[in-house]
Amino acid sequence: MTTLTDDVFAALASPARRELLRLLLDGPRTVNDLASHFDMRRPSVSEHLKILRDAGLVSERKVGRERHYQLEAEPLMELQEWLHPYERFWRARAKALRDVLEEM
Amino acid sequence: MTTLTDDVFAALASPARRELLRLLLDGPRTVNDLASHFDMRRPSVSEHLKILRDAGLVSERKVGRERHYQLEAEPLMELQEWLHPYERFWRARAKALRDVLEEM
DNA sequence: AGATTAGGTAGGGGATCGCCTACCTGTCAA
DNA sequence: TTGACAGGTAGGCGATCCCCTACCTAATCT
Repeated sequence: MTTLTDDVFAALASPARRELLRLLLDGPRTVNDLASHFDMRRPSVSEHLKILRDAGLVSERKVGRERHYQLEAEPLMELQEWLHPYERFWRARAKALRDVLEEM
Repeated sequence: MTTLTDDVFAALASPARRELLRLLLDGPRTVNDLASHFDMRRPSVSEHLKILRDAGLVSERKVGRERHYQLEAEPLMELQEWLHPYERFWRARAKALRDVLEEM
């Protein structure tokens, strides 16, 4: 049980890293498999994966000479918790919109 | 109605900017008021506010010679929607934990 | 054993970030 | 009207980011 850190927000700031997470929604993948979806070289993908790993967003498992990367959703769960205090703001907004529509 | 953009993730990547959002949970504040909570100079706070404004996370209202900054939660709502596809991952994790505990 | 493949690491270079000081405009108060 | 105050903008500078190529180890295949 950790707490949401700067690493997670920093990791999510890169479009390439968010795309990596999206690809991992379908299940574990190797580095080459992941890299094939990008216009960048494999070492750059490796570096992005390291940043995701350090943020706890992915884990790796060695399988022969491959590394299988897997999504770890816990930091994203903590991100959802981070959002909670802000919920009432968009709920208030939604309510105001409903009220306007009801008067039409 | 916009869509979640890189700007939002980039804006949230800075601890100072997340702290600004947190301060705005209590309601609108002026730049000087906000700046008083930081170890940085006011122009730097202004720059952070510009980034938050460009990301749609805050809005400003001119009141005399002051600018009142206000939280705009819509991009955060879109962030919550972005999280949805990942939810099943931490739910699966929670379920596995429950199953283990039930066997104890 | 030697060649090939998966993938991490080192080091470099250009772009961007985050802070600063200096300066500017617009508003209020004496 | 003149001085003080709120706050945005310009420009600079060091740190970090993101990509690259070159290189290395470990595992597999022939």
